[in-house]
Amino acid sequence: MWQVRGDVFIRKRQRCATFRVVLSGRKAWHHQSRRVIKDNDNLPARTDGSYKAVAELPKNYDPNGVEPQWYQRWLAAGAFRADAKSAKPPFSIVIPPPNVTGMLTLGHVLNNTIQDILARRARMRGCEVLWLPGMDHAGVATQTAVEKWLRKNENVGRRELGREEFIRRVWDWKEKHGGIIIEQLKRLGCSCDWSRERFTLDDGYSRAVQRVFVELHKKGLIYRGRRMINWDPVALTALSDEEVIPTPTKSALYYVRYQSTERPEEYLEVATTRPETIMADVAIAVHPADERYQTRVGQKVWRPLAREPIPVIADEAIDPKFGTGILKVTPAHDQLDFEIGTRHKLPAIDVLSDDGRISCPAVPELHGLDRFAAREKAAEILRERGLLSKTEPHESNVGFSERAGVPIEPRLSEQWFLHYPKTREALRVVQWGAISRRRVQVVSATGHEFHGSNMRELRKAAVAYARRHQFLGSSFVNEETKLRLRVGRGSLSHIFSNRGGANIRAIAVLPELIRTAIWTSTQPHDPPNPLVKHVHHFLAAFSLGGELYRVQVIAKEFHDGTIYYDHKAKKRARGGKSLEAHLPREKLDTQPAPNATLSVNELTDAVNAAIRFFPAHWEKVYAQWLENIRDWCISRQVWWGHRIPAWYRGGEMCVQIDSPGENWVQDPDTLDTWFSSWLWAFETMDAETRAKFYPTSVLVTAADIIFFWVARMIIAGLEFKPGTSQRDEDNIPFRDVFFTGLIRDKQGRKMSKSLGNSPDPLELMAKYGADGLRFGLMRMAPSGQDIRFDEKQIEEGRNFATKLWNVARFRQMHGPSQRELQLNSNELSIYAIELLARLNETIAATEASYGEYQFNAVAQRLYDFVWGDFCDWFVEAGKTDIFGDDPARKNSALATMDYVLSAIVRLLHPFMPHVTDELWSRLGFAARENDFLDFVSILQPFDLGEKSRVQTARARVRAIYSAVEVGRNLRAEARLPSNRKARYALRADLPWAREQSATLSRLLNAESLVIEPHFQPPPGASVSAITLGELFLLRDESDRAGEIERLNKEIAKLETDLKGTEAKLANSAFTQRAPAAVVEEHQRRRDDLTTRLAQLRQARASLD
RNA sequence: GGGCGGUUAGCUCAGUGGUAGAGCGGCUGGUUUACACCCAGUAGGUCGGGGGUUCGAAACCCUCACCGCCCACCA
Repeated sequence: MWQVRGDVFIRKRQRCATFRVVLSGRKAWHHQSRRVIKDNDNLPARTDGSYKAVAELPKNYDPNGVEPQWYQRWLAAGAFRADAKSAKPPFSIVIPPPNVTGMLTLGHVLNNTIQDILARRARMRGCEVLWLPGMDHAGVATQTAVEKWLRKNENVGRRELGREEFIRRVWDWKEKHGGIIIEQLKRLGCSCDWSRERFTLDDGYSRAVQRVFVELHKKGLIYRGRRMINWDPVALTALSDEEVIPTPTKSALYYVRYQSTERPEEYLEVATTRPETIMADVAIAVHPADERYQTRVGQKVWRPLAREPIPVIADEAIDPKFGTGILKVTPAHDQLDFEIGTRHKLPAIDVLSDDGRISCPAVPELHGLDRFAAREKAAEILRERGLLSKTEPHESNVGFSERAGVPIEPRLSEQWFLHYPKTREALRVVQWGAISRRRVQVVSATGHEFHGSNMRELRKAAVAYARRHQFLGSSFVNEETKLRLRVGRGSLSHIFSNRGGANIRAIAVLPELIRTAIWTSTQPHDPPNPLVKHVHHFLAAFSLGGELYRVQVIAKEFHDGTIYYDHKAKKRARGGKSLEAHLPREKLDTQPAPNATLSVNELTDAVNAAIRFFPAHWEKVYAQWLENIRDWCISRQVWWGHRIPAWYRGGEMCVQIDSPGENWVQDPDTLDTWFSSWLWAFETMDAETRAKFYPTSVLVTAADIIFFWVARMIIAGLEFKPGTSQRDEDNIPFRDVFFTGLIRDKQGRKMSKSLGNSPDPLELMAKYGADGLRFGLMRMAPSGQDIRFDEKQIEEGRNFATKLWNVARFRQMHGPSQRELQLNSNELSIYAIELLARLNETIAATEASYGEYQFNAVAQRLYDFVWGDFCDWFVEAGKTDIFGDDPARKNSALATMDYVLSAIVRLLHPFMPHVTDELWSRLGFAARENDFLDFVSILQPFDLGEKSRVQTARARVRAIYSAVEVGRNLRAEARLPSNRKARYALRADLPWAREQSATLSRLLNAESLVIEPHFQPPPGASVSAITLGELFLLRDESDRAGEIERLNKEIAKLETDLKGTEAKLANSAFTQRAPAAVVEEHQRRRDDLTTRLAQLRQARASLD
């Protein structure tokens, strides 16, 4: 790749060698086994040899060696097996079954990594976990694959073999070639219970599908009906919709004149692209509101070919703007026409044969012609008769056959249909389903509390209470509610997380209906604004002056106790669009809306709006589907490509599982793929398993199959009631549905085989390890949004695993880890306190993100903590103690490392199961053989003791770290190479800082560090003003001009900041209306800037 | 046509009302007793345009533009 341009030379220095190769002007460093000699240097000599109990960490982490080993160990120990008899709380997922013919794609990696994370995390939380794997035969895909294989190996087709034999071959094929993807999932580390693996062609499963078919037929829900199918006139087979490629095609629009039967001088003109099907016309149609033709409706016209009178009808489906606004109705050869024909009870006349030729003896000129030749001919005939007024070019989408590459022919065929059961219920329950099973509590303004396990129960109780008491709440916010506000804790994510808990407060009950507000507050984690203690979200809907408002209020509670509100009110207009409406703050803060009402539906709305991970638009999407709902065509003529067999047309039909006897032939139709998949969530489980694990905890899938699969599984659950009770909540197959995004390439295109833009995950794993791939992908995968794939991100995942490995290695070099993980909080250094406090924050933040299924946030947070807080800062600062000669300090630093490493490894385990288990075991944390992290509980926050002490320590560490950053910057500005020791001085009157000078020196790579209250800098020193005081870099050579320029720049920046801050403080609107804490913060900022500015100006003046 | 989502640094993306962030890439310096798959520093952004609400908007509302997805239609 790179041209070697320069010389290769070797430098030897100290105890390691480095190759430096100059490549096309870039530098590349090839590292040669550094420190081979040194590996044991720092291990304390132990006479008892105890350190050997912990195997030394190899210098390089080799995921390809380590990962498969761990997978084998997990399998051998049965770690993934789900025990239906277990007393632990259940957690279950059914895998969206990949096609048996499939290969692992990045989409699978994303999807299954998420499931694995959820499963492993649930195990760590003490759940009995069932992750049920399996594969789908997916009809066409498998058929095609097996057919190809048969052609190649035995040179037979499926028709020759017959159905029974062919199905046997499918099994053969599956045993030999299918299910590669399962092995690939294992490579990824998926913790499925493989002993329960299912296949949708399994005997039991297929029988269940048949049973369901028979059952629904008996109920009258499955029936036979005519429907348009996609016919390929060359391949002579029906095609599934996926095999039809809509292609923009240039054609002509023929304007054909239909003569009125009553007034022969009058014609109605029809624009059509298919004049060759005129013989099959059974009517012409106009829009009922089309004034041009209103008088014509009910009259008759002459069909121009195969001349017969046909009616003029009116139908809403006609687009008056297209062509002449008149449509010829040809039910046998067009989907829309078929529907119109059905509505108007018109017959269907078929004038096309199987192979796409005209079959119409009544018009001998066209009979037997190919459809395209017939089109020309028909136009010609019409022109001769003066019935073709004009033609014009036209472009439209024509469906082309994927197989033969010719336009498909829509044609009528008998198909099996399912009238959807339980659709309405599904919509209703899905709304509640999103929030069911979480413990919720409603509190009235009088303090009356309602308890219930789901919103529906609560609603009932609340409504009953409201009716009984005619109670009017005093205000949205009053003393009482403020009080509750402090009681209520936990963000929405917590409410809806698995942990549950009584976190919702619905307040206030009104006459007639209820007015509801939902309070919640975020944890005080990671606040964008450090002054804010909690952020409270408040959702409500109410009516005011006859208008319905929906309000979202965001209230911030500051540390000083003040609460500040932010709110918007939204009026829902009739058209479904929203209009903006603002309420004066006072109305919400201090006065109740006089006639506020909230219907039960709005309560649902408000709650649903709050469920962010379960997309709020789900309802709308689902409602949209409901509008378009039709009966489900469950058969597809794809297996054999036959037309309707003669036996069916006049014969007897018997729907049952087993053949009634000798003279019966099985219907050759195959069922729609989804017809077997909709039972997946429960037919894969036996009765005992179902009792324990159904409904499942979560379904992880891409959003594109909501209609095909997710919605149908819900309907199946409601219809067949596999749950433990008859209640809907116990039968909807999953509690949460998490929609992943689609993975696209860097240009934003969908991954596809034809574009060749889909990287092979196995290659990625070979390059970066399964853990690297998993972590890299999760870190860039925002929930529900499409992901642009970039291999760089995977590389980062690998780098992160290596980083983790190396910091563990560093720890291990200083002796074995403590197994007990006991930390004495009184002996902790301030750096340890800061680190442990950050760890606590990280635990809280990741918990919160998990609750919202924000895996990218979890990954990013852990990445930052490990790399930044732990490696870059704590370990570097801790080296003072670790390399120092005070054994107590050293032990404390190492113990802190142990504690935090063990926490990190646990926190990361769901994302990177292999490397974490490897470290857990290698570092000696594992108590015994097979002590897998899957079954180790996640660490609780560390109790750091007295709050003020912690705050002081943290403030000091932050001051030190920022001093380090400033000092390093001074060094770089002074062009002092980072490996050269530098001399620093700090002008500050801070005795505690002196105690930290060793660490400060180390982090600054200082030769010397003077800390004095009245330090007088020698000439040539450069200076920067920081919170601690003034930091000087002492230099031998003075660069006055450079220093002046640098100071000018820094002064200018501070001046700008100060100006902005002062302007704000001078604004009386700000000081009066902004919360006190914010104002105070600005004042502090102003003071700090003023001080630093003065110091810098003085330094600047001394240079003149 | 209906619905939904997106637009923040060169790239991939975080950021739910209080001083614009990360990683990669760029540039500078670097083997510093874990890590060159690394370390330190640094440049780079009128947060798609316009309007509104607010003391304060990348964030909330409206609107326009562009990109994308789903559903329907394409005579």
